[in-house]
Amino acid sequence: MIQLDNQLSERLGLFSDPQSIYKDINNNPNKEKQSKSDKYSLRPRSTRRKHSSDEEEYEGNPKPQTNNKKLKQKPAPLSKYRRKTANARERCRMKEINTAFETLRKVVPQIAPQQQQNEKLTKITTLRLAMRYISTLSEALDKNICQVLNNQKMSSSSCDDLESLFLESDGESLTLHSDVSEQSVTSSDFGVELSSDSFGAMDFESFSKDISENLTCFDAFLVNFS
DNA sequence: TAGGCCATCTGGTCCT
DNA sequence: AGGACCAGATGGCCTA
Repeated sequence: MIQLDNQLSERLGLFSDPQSIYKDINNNPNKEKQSKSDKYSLRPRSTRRKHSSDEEEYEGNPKPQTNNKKLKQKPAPLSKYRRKTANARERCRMKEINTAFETLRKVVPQIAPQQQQNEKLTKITTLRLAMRYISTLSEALDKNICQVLNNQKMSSSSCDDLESLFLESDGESLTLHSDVSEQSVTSSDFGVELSSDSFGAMDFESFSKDISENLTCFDAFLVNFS
């Protein structure tokens, strides 16, 4: 159980510096490796198209039109009216995406340096946090914790390895306990909204319930994207 | 002032 | 044909 405690904390970047996850999330290791040409490279389709047309030019002798396929004629630019409506649709589409991002921002735990807590998460950070959050929840599910504790029939004696696992709060932070836990986890780290009056000790059943509710929010987010 | 983030416009491509 | 989606270009705003 200590193991889980540690794993959760580690996953959430709470083991060392709480700011580290934030830094880590914003410093994608691949990002550095990404060359400028990668970052600003043409998308595959365009590249393909460009290369194929380049080849034709470089060769000096354009591909023989074996299939008698004529080069696609460049379509006429959209009329002013259609351009306007297309722009409007695009704005609408982007607005939907941003709404979905807002929903996601509310759901993902925000582990950020204090001064950045009030700042709006960027889109990329939101996505990265969400990915971490999902992995963390998945890991918890893998351990069957939520499943076991959601099972009303299960007696406390039948889950020996879980009976000492609970969340305790000092009013400000939650501590995930096994027998001993050095790591203190704030409720917001789990994206769990806790009512202040019920603080004291929180069993895992209600914790998992809260997680389920948050997962429902994720569903809503996904529906927004689908 | 450079760099990051964002909104918007735009043209290309795919799908219905 | 028209809409959806995507990515590049551009300009504005903000911060270190």
